[in-house]
Amino acid sequence: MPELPEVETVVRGLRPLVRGRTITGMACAWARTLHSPDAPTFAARIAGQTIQAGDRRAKYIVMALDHDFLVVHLKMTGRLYVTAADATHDADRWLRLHLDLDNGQQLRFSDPRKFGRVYLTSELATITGALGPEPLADDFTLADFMARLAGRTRGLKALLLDQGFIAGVGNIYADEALFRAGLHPLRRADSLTTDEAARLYLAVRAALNDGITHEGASINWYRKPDGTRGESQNHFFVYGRDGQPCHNCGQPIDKIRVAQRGTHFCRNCQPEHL
DNA sequence: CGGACAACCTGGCGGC
DNA sequence: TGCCGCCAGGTTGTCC
Repeated sequence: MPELPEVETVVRGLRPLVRGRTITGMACAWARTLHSPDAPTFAARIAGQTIQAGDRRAKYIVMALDHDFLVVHLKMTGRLYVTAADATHDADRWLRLHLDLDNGQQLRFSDPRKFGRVYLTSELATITGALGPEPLADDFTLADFMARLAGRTRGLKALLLDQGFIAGVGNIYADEALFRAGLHPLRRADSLTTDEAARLYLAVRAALNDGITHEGASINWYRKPDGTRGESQNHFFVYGRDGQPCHNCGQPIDKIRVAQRGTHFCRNCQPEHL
């Protein structure tokens, strides 16, 4: 659900609302939402710190404070939004945490499934250290991508989902990228020709960039910080389209199980030939 | 290295 | 209408 494009959209919406604001208080309604440190330590340490920046690393939202990083992972159903402290919203039904800001507003974290996690750390690398490169970074080149593919025997779908291989791709955009590249989800990574690897490199970036352009995919839970839906789901080639005609060839889209994930592809446009 | 699978959780939906 | 059971998927951890 929230993958790189959704998280990027959240960060872009949040940034102007939180940058420069000083955190004056905190309340946590579901203890496990706080990954670390524990609630008393978290509250004491974050109070008085000013939010200097709001950025994204993979699927993590990273807010630089005076002395720490406030990090949020939305997992499947998390939402972040800024609102007047006395206002209520539909998403408050699943409110797990809120931070009081110095302008009378609150930064709220809502999460029906309680998978989302919030971190406070002075060492960002303890959270993001094992992540692979950002696929949309200017310095992530085709040569880098090919070097990372070399020697990997896994299927392409499993590899794209591996955050240590490339950071930020989830189930939706993995399927979209593989369709755009015309490559089967189970194709062995080390079997790609140079041309195929180049197609995949471009397809991953195109799928993610299109997702950002359409402000993320609101399949069910994801919302932008202002509560509205993204439009990316209206532009999918394969995800969630099982049984419907392929936009390229008209054959019905298939759905199979790969790496324990629902996987959508076109048998005709993404031939197996392993 | 990698594959399989459970765990974490709840709402939504199809089936009966 | 209501109940049951399954499905959704990001990440970690465990086992083979």
